[in-house]
Amino acid sequence: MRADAKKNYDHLLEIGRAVVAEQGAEASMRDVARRAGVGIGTLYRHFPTREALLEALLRESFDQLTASASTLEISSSPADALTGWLRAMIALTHSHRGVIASMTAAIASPDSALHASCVMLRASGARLLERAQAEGQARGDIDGTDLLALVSALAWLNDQPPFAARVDHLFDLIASAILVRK
Amino acid sequence: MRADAKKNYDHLLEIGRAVVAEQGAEASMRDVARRAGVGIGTLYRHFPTREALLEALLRESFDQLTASASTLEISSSPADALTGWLRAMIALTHSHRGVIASMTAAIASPDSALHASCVMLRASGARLLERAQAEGQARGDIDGTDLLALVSALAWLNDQPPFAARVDHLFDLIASAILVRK
DNA sequence: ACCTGAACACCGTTCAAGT
DNA sequence: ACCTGAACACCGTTCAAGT
Repeated sequence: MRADAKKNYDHLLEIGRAVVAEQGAEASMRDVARRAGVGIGTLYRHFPTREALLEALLRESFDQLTASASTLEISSSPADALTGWLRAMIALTHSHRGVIASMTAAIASPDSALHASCVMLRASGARLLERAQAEGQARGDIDGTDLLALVSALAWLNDQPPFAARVDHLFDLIASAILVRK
Repeated sequence: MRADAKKNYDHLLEIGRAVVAEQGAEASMRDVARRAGVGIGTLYRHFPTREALLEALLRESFDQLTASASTLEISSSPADALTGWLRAMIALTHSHRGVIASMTAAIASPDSALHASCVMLRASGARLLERAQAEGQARGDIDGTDLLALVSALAWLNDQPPFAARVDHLFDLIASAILVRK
């Protein structure tokens, strides 16, 4: 990548992060380009789709979340590892309002720039779930997709002002439905 | 209302129903006016906001849902009444893709045309919940807003293609978390 | 009273022309 | 190789002018 291109790329990513933090995942692409001081075409050259920008924005967080699944698997009980990871998922999406809808859509769209990351996250969660199931700590009739659905639903509630304050409570309700009473 | 106005109103409602059925609650207002064969201003005269159109569209269904809460309260056990009503809520929103987000927002916006209906629905659900709680059939640490949040989350999942097929299963999981083991 | 649609201020996305 | 921004095809919403 040419030096000027790299500079634009980095700057667009930085501005994109700020704009998404302010306006959410449906932020105006035009606004990102405008505030970065580049032509709209430059934005599209570096990030051909909104999902490509979101993916670049969340790359690091996705990797951290995947890494934390491995750490939790070693350091915590199956039940604690699972709930800890679910909480981390919700925290990540909450700091990027609206991104959960893009992530959900990406699961069904192999061509989405977010597809691979979301499939990886589902696999991380599934791994923790299966471990808890193997130890008899989680109910056996759900799979990784069910788990992703439940955490996505909580993430969505977290983005709805009337419900956001109750997500901690509802998290406990759902977590205790997943985990088998000891 | 003048006869020509009434005709436009009824026709817009009919076309609006069809367009929302096809494109969901975020359907193009312009498209509704276009397909109804009236000027865009006529649409806005009869339905000043998107929520006003949705409210008119759903009026009958909302009333049926409220009525069914009363019926269930008399005819069924507290637990069956509650789950039956929750299923009806999900079915209603599922036949109007995307409307759950508008309804959720309306709860926090007293000026929304959907506000009163959503508050009524929450009250209907709360009534069935409180009855189940009084009989010891539902856990006591949730209220009408929690219940609305849970059913809204399921309704949202029902609109997400990767998860729609699992909503019945997840409904059972959440219902059994609300209901106290007999 | 009611209807119309031009007008305004936005979008997302593409692509010919420039450097 | 990369950048630019006009151009296209849309939006939601308002409001002066017509019937």
